Amino acid sequence: MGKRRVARLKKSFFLQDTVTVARELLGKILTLIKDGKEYRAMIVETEAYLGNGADKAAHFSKGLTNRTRIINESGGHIYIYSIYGVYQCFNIVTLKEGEHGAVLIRAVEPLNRIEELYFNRYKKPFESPEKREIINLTNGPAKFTMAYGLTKGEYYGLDITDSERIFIEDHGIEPDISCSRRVNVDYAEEAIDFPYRFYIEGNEYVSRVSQLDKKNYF
DNA sequence: TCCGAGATTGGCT
DNA sequence: GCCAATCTCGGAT
Repeated sequence: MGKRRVARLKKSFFLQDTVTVARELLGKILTLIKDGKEYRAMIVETEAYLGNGADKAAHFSKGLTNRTRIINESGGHIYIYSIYGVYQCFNIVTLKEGEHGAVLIRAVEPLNRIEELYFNRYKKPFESPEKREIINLTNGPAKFTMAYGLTKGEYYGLDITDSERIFIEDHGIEPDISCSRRVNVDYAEEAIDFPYRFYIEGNEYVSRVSQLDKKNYF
């Protein structure tokens, strides 16, 4: 193996504009330290959400609430919200303190500890798993948080640029990036068509709905 | 194998 | 009442 240049993403990365952060996060390596174990995953699909009324698809476009208050913090803070009672979605705040934006991590490609992710998702042992089950581990925003145990209680409000438990690294990967409309934002009026969803072209962990959406968009 | 419809679920507004 | 999702199941391909 040749020597790789690996650099942890710093605060300045997350202070950039939200669309740039969403694009640049693709191919970066999310690392979690849990119970002394290291979990690594490559980010393969993201969506940008803008604040201050510019983007009606964003939870926080009309201002902040107790749920969304962390959006007001500086880029790099972790925003997790629960939806439909049982699911959680993982976002990273962008821009400097007082400016509002966030990037939703929609899908990742797991790089290690597949067996543990499998148990977290299906609550059954890892015996003769099907290919479909492996892809299904992390190919959606709530699947990803379930597989890695990214709960609101444990991670909400952490700064991903200043945490020993969770951080993102640049391994020099330069993926082939595509964009499309976001999904499930039909209520968002003109923001419905904003091309703020980014994904790695051809990666099998990109959620299926985005591939459908791509056909509609182009 | 793929796709769409329907049920689910509880915090938030 | 709304919702940035997922799962299951049935019918089509």
